Amino acid sequence: MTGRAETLQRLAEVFRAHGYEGTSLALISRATGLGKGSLYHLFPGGKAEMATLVLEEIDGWFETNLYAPLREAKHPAEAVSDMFDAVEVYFRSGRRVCLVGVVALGSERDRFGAAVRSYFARWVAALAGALERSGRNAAASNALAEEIVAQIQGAIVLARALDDPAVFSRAMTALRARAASADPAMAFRTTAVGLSAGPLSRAGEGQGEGCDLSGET
Amino acid sequence: MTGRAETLQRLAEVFRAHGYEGTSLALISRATGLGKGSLYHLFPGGKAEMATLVLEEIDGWFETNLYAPLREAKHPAEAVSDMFDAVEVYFRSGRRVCLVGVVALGSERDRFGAAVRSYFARWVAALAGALERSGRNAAASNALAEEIVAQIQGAIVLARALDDPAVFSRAMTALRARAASADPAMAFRTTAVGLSAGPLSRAGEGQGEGCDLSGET
DNA sequence: GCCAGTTTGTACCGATCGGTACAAATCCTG
DNA sequence: CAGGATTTGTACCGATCGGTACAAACTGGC
Repeated sequence: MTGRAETLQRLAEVFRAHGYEGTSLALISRATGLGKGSLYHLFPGGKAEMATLVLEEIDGWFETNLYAPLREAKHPAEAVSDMFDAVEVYFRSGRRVCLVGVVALGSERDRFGAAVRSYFARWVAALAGALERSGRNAAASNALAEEIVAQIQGAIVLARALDDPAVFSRAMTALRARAASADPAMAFRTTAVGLSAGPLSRAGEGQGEGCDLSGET
Repeated sequence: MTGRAETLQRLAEVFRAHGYEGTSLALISRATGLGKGSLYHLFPGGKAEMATLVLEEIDGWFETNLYAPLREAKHPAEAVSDMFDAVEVYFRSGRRVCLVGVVALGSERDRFGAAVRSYFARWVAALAGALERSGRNAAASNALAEEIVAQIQGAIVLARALDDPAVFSRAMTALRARAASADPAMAFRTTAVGLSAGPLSRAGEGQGEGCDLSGET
């Protein structure tokens, strides 16, 4: 049984917690409850294939839950706000690390370079598009989108470094305000910042919600 | 000969390139030209001691070259601008990774947690102080300082992910503008953004400037 | 030139690394 | 229940891990 899908989520959590180099097969075996035999049966390519598939799954999740809504939303300003909701839930207010960002910082960036680049390029592009359709000019939209994505990544680093999830939440609130400012359609949202009931408010599930096993017990 | 000081710089570059877990003694030996005998003579505590000392050295460099000037500057607005110059040089426009940030993201955060927290907390505090003394109220200064430090970290991630140093430079320019806005003393600087000849314009040397050996050759 | 003290290279340690082989256990299909 | 295919556990592989032991190679003072 134990399909590849569930295993991939456990795998993602282990890679997040220990990085690519730091994730050993023993750790994976412990976290998934699968022996080496099963692991190599599911992933004949070994650790590299596991990491590739994990990155693909994450990419797919962001594509359907963040990028596509940003691109196709009838109300782009709301889509941007929903994105912040989704990001806050997904990264658990900075307690959960962005695996793609971690890979980008490490030496394994070369191996997974294409996937990493695509993930971030599409995020920035989708967000810039939404910002543009909500009233900004192209240049400003692109610049702001780049800033927002970078700030999200940096907020994860800072929140973890200071061991204070509030840092992440504060950063998201500030970003939300910046994205909404000079954007008449969003004026009402800057006063009521709480989670809206948009289509993204449940984002985060399907990625191993609540499973905290990081390999050691 | 080969004092600890020079060795520490090589070590820092190796740790930056491969992370703590990914840095093996073989890699260190190759990068420093020192055998295990010499390494354990210089650093009896092994890899952990090396990493600790590297982090201390980085911390010290930031303390004297960034934090202290921010705290003690007679013209705080200029000190903030100088900080951006120093950051851009030090991180080589995002080509060089922030080791402290990398550690914060990895599982080794627990081992070096105190050092990591102190590094970022003092950065934010020093910057917030300078912003406050240049005309902002305390709350706004603290919030902006947090945003700036996070944005710097995120810009490194994004620039590396997209393999485009311009992303980092753009982010620094944008941050400079935000730090200067609503700050009359800095108005003249927002038009002339080029490197000023402040006391920090040469920052970055003394940290292994130009030595690009990342362990493999 | 000699000798104490330091610095270095190298062989070696047990543990663990990622990966393979393969037989036992399990599962569907008839 | 039989029989073939799939799934699993486990023993094992060579390589490398971080770390130790220790003797040879240096070094400066006399």
